Amino acid sequence: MQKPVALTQLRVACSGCNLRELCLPVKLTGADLELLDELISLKHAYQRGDYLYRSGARFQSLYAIRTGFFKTQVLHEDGREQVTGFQMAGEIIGMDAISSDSHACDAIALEDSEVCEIPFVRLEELSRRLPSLQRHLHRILSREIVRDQGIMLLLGSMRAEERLAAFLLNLSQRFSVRGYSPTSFHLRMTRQEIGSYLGMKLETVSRTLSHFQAIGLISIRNKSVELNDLVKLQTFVGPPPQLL
Amino acid sequence: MQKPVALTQLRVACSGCNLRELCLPVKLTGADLELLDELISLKHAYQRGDYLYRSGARFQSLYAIRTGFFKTQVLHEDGREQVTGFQMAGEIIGMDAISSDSHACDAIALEDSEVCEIPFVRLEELSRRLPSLQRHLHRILSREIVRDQGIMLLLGSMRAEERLAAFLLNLSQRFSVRGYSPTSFHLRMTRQEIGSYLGMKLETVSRTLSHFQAIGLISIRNKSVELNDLVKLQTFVGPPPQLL
DNA sequence: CGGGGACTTGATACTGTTCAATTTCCGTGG
DNA sequence: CCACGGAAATTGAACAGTATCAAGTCCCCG
Repeated sequence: MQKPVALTQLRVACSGCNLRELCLPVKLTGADLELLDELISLKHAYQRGDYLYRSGARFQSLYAIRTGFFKTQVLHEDGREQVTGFQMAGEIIGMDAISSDSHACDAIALEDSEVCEIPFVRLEELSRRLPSLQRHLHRILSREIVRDQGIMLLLGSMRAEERLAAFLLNLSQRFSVRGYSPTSFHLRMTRQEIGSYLGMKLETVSRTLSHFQAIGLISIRNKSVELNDLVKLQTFVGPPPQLL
Repeated sequence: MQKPVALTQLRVACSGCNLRELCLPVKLTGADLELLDELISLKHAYQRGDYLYRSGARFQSLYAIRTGFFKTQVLHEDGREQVTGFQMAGEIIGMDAISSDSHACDAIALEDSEVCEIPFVRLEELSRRLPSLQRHLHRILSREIVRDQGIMLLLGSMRAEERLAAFLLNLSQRFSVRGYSPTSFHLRMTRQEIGSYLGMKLETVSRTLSHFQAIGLISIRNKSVELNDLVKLQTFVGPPPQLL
């Protein structure tokens, strides 16, 4: 009942759910582990194009992506839309809804996906009893804030080439962490969605990708990308051209 | 010891600290109220230009602004900077630091200011005991995420005029909530800081403000602004020009 | 195999940037 | 109190980077 569970065990216990984000750094006793397991026991499948939630919907749960790929977007009343993020396995989604008890954006599956639903009231209960879980939840919320600030930096002070290079490197890094190739992967989103996320038009995305290919930085055919030179790509996310 | 404290009382107890953000919606008993009072007992004064914290500094506390005005900014290694927000009395600052235990941005006073320091470990302790405080903390973190998404929308899909109109209306609304005039106020920040925040150059900020003035929307002289037509200003934050 | 959406590419238009010259404002010291 | 000097702001003109519009190709799904 009270014997501690090693991190590695916990990793196994939660790995079926791919909940790195929520579980890994938390050390638990057996009984608490059961509670946590129960907390994340609700699993759902979504097909490409399905909404995980819609803007305005009542907030009840966070969602941990087990497998698959999502985008989140906010809609302006005049019809403009802004993609606010692309989420992949192991990431937590839905945190924007806590503040007003209703979702502030749409979440849409970009490929067939599986998701764990985490009822927020129960997560709060449990995190009151488990300081390490509490701290971890706070870290996850804070990480989202930091991520958003990074995107503000990108949107506010980078040019198209830099934005796209940063975007590709970000995907590369996230695939790498999950055990996939950092240099060769499949874009799950359209040029238009990339453009919306990066604050540029789909034509500019396409042109810039073509340009990267022309100078040998990447190879791209449709949605398959190969990053030929991560280091040089990194230099694109740097100083403005004339100040080098 | 256990008698509940009415919301109005709590409002009084905390109003000296201007901590609307942290305190108001929380109902407490007398003993807990003392703890909360103690939690926010550390107060500091800052002069214009002072750093509240610097990027990279070890994280220990959140800060509640009692009076004054701050900006937060992230610095890119190549020297570019992005202002990520302007904070005024009653707002909480420093939440980006939770994720990595070190601050991810700089916070700088734009005028002489007073701040309550809130040791985060103790805030977590207390919020474990007080569900309503816990929920409120989560709301504050989430609100920051929603706010950032709004800025992403602004940076990613609005033109200069729209951004500036949205910015002025946002300030107007926040001043209004605090009991100041929504139509006449003083800009605490430079054109360059506005520009950094909105993703445009200071010259463009200046030109756009001049243009707003030329068409009678606003009156501006240096840092004093007067919004002559809130409704019309709102229409600027709307559809792209040709789609009206 | 047909059709529609996604993508690429080109030509042109336009928004916002860059560079530069003044002017205004404001804090400091005479 | 006023004069000075540097920062902030305004304004103009030329330029650059993206957007827009348009045509055509490719790909995937049914």
